[in-house]
Amino acid sequence: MNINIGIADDHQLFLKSLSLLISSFSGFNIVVEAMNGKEMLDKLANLPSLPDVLLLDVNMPVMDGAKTAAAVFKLYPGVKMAALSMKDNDATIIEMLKAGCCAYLLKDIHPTELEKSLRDIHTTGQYHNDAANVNYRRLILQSEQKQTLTDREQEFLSLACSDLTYKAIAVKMNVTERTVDGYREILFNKLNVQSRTGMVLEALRRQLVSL
Amino acid sequence: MNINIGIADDHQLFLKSLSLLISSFSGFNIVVEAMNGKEMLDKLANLPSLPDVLLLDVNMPVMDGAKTAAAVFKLYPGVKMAALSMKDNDATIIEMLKAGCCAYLLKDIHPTELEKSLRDIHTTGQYHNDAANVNYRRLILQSEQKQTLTDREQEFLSLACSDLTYKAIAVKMNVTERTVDGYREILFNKLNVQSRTGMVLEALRRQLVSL
DNA sequence: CCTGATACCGGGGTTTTCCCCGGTAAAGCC
DNA sequence: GGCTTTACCGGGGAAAACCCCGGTATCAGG
Repeated sequence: MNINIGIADDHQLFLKSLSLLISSFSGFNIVVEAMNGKEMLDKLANLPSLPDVLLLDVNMPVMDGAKTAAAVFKLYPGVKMAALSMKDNDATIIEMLKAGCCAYLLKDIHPTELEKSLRDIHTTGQYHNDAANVNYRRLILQSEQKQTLTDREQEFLSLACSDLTYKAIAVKMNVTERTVDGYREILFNKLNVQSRTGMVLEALRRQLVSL
Repeated sequence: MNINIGIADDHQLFLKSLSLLISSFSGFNIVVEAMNGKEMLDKLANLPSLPDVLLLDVNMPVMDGAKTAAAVFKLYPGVKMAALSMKDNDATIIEMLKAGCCAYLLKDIHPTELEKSLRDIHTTGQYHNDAANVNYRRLILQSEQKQTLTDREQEFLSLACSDLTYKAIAVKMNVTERTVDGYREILFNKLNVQSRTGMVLEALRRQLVSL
């Protein structure tokens, strides 16, 4: 019995290459390819039979990996999914896992390891690789206590992502420097950093602000 | 007569997949694969015959695309090269072309287009795709007057994009704090900013560093 | 030989950032 | 009424970042 695979990745060259690679593994078929999440959902809806495992790129235009995974999980809970990404970023890993992915694979994984992981996911429904071998419980836990920012905190964060001093930010927000210092402290805690530079970088990674 | 291809890309999965894909084109052989520029140079030195065309990823650890292209061009001027990248960034395109690449290909190119481009490069020594169809003259011109960073400055900039203090950066770079302070001053001038936060943001915008 | 570019360093200063202590007031919720 | 959350504030002090003055050594090229 063959294992049917679906792949979504916005880089056509990678998509086609990977497709060919997986086809070359014995017992694997590629049944669907898509350049983004939306395309994948459309194609799944018109497929005679669902794939066993979906490989989803994390970063895609139109509909990204997390949104796609969540949608697929809701519509077709039987379909197993693996996230595929370049970077092993904590926040992204938990996001994908919470969206229903069984594994988080890095794009520099070796082909034989990929084959093994696909088999593991198909048969046991799970797979553990290095990047994923972080303490999941800790990650999920820290994501539970969801760090939502208040309006003022968000406003401060946006202003902090600039060449402005805190004093200038205080003027812009119509508060005293001490108050801005308070927001700084809150954000340092929420983002788990200890410098303004770190805060800016973390805010960009979590996409709380954009360049 | 077959066309012999060499590929360098740090993402193993992509490297192997692409290798398989190109092998499947009729008349193409993959003669060398490498995970970074240094590895590629080492392997080229020990090869019985040189490849006809090299595909070089722009972003690689140890030795990046531009450095590799320049080195290959110097050692083996007969070898044609194509840059391979995710983003079509003006600065990167000119850098690669000036380093001796015949073409700049995006990773979302279609496989048949890749095949065509490889043939074109092999026979005519050039190829024009969309991303490269920008006004070269304008690009080159603007690069002439462009601030280029030295290796140490680039190194400092990368380290500055973190939670590290300048003192810690000095230790990592094996220099005194005063020296790091000098790099900071140079970068502030080149990027036209007046705070570390501004420097980090500007570096990200100019894609001198990545998140 | 001289110039320019690069890498490196000493010592001084001011401003900003970071990190504590403490506090008030208002709005919403059971 | 308590309880929580949010917004706001004063003051002080240590560390980091920022901004000057000056310097040496090397290496490549006209």
